[in-house]
Amino acid sequence: MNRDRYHHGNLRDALIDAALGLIAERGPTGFTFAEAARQVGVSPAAPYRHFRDREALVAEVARRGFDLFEAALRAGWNDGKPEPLGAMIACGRAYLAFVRRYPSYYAAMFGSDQPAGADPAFQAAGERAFGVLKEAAEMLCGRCPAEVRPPALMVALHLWSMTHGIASLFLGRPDGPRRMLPMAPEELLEAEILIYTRSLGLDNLPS
Amino acid sequence: MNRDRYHHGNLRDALIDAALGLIAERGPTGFTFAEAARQVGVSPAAPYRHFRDREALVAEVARRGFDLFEAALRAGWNDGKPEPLGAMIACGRAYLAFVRRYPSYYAAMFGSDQPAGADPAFQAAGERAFGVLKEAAEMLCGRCPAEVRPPALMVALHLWSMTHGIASLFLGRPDGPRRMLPMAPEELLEAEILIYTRSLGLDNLPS
DNA sequence: TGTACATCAGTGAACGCGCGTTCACTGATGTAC
DNA sequence: TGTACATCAGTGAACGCGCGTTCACTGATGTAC
Repeated sequence: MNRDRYHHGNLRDALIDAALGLIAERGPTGFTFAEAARQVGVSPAAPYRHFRDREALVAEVARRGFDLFEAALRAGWNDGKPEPLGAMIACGRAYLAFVRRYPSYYAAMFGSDQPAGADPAFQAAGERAFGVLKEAAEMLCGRCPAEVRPPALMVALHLWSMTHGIASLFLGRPDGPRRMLPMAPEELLEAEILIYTRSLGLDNLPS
Repeated sequence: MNRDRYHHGNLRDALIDAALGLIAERGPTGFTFAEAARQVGVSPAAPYRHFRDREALVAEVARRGFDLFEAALRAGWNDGKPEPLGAMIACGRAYLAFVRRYPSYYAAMFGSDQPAGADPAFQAAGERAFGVLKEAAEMLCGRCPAEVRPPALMVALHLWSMTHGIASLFLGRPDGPRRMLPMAPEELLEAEILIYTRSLGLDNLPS
């Protein structure tokens, strides 16, 4: 890992790391190809050996972000064990924890300017992550008395919107409008999920 | 309204209009002071007579957006008439309608890069808009049996997160991930509010 | 084991561009008398 | 009613900047023989 070499060795990954730092500082649109090269200690032309252009780097960051994201959600959900409602809440907490821990990935994934589906790999990664929520919703709905059971896809979308809403309102930026919050975002989300699922008759069922 | 005059007459408002158009096209970070001046047909130095700098213009757009937003929410809520739950749903629909109708305002208000509270007028405008939701939540909670009644502020935050989540996931960009939606965002939100409030014992009370 | 050579990852200089902002200025407006 | 003048909203040229991208190039790597 000698950095004085002519060949960097792992420029591609180094550029992605630099991009993450810059995105954290300035947002996904403020990120700059030239600055990333500078941080890595390489000429401004070097990145073009590894990425077609600036957009390609950001897209790659987003794609990796979705992979990490899916893994985080899946770990939180943990196949619905030990019981589905608790696992669902853990999944929501994992969502928020991801945003806290990898704000740059999150910004690249949901940030303002990506071409919203230009890259099919990007789209696919997003749907795989959403798949975890759908899986969870399906199990939840399976435990739900038929007379109050909504479509599982709809429940998944509801859970997604709650969590994404809390994340982007209260975790998007450091010290944003946090002051008006009487509780941690995690607790706000947990309460929201509990109230929501209470209507589904899930709170007093055997697991 | 002769545009060949030396004095524009209403350059300030014209610049704000141009900014709205540019923000719609390129997002709040892609918007450019010089381009706005060009569209209005004025020299690049002219905007500095009306705005301290680029940021000041965007902040003003956001401030106006919050004013419009508050008015829209208030009209939807309509003081809880004819009955609170329906009014709450109308308020949520008004939220989504605002995002559809004024995407540029919405982007400036919640977009990526504003300094999150630098401008106190901006912060105040945001809290006034949220005040409508709080008012609605208070009335809803007032009708709610004491044994299931959550704090009104929390309910307001829940409603906000649901609505904001749906808006930013499904209305943020034109033809974003709309394809995976089995229903209109408005219906998704209405169902979400109904399920949520069912737990509060609101669905079978006299108005 | 040694050498020739193809391949590849980097260089560094240069380009055109559009931006935000400043400056001294000038044309129009409207008010005091 | 007319005129002098302060005020104000615009001009246009210029600046420094950093960006994305290209180009011909060169140093290092590793493989075939």
